[in-house]
Amino acid sequence: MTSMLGHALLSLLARRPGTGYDLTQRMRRPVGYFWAANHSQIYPELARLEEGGLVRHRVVEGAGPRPTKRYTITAAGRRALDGWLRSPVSDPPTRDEETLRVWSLWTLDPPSALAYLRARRTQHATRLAEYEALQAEVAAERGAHEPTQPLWSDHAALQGGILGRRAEVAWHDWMIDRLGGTAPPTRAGDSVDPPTG
Amino acid sequence: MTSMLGHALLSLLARRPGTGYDLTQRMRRPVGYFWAANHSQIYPELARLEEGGLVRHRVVEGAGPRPTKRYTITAAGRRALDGWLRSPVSDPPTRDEETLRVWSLWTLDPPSALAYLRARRTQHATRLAEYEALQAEVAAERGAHEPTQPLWSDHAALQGGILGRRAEVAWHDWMIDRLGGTAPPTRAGDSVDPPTG
DNA sequence: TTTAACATGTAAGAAGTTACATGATTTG
DNA sequence: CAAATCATGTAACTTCTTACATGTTAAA
Repeated sequence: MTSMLGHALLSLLARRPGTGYDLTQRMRRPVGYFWAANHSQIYPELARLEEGGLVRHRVVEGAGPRPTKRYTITAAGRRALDGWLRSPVSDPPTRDEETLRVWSLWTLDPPSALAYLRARRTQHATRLAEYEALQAEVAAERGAHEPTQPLWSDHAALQGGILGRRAEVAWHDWMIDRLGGTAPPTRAGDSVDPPTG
Repeated sequence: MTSMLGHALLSLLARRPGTGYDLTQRMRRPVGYFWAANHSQIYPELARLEEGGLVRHRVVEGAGPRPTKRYTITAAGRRALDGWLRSPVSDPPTRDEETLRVWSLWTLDPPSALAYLRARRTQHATRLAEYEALQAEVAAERGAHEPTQPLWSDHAALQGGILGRRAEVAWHDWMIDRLGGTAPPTRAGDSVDPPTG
């Protein structure tokens, strides 16, 4: 009954309480790396969660100009989160624009296809470098190796991002290679800029 | 102006014409691996594409019971597809349920988390084996190595699926390992396993 | 004094899901 | 005779995006 966004918000609140504004920021980064949402979606969803008794709010005098609502997860909210994690994952209702484009790439002349792939490759390598920098910080902290600490999940999610982006870079290199291009100027993990200098 | 689904349909029709029903089947497999859509979405979208002059239909006597519409891509449709492929990719409006769950996994007791990860690992390995079997077929065909043939794109898209699933399996193994679990039983086709023994 | 950060909402529309609705031909 | 395949649509609803709307406090 609870939407995916609802679960994301419950997960956020299980870590610590926060205002709608605060949750919006936390949805941008780090959650936005794997589940994006705008404030215009978040405020109504919080109201729905509260209607269902999964969260609760208290009005506090915060930094803002008007009465600010500080949301907390309830016991029922924790149960809902737990039930969701124990429910089977519906195998992937995938929507991957990148693969769709590759699947259409035969219609382009090879030099254009090559230019496209090189540009994408750079974007993936850049994001990979970002994840790796974050991971270095997280791995150094206490709690990153304790499975019941939030930081363990940060660490694990980041690792997924890293392995995923490495796979993207390797895939693009594979395609570039088969289109007869020369190797791109950078290596996986480097912070990447186009050679245009 | 054209939606992502519209582009998927144009891409499908650039390969060969087809009825709405036929396009629905082709959207299930192979396109459904990276862009899912139902017939209830496809029929109205075809009408919109036709309104925009990107596709055209002729009524034909087919196998079905009623007048069947056979859609063809127009020159304008090919230009739209081309323009889309040349336009920048808006970096990822990601929505990845799997990572969201991992990011919440710290709330579960470790044995439950382990059970969850092992189940998911198996699903990824199964899908990987499926892709690898398809890839073996595709790679053997003429055209798979010719960049302007549709089969080149089939081959490339499948390679992305394979590398992506291998990354998923490796990620899950990484997490299972860090939760102190033993390695799951491996099967032929997994192709990702750490050296056995 | 202007901009950024804090703070919360609504509205219109696009995109996607699930269910409803119909009906002929072929295969088991 | 039943089920699968072929074949095309609509309706209701959820989810998500983009834009509109308002207003304070602190820093540059």
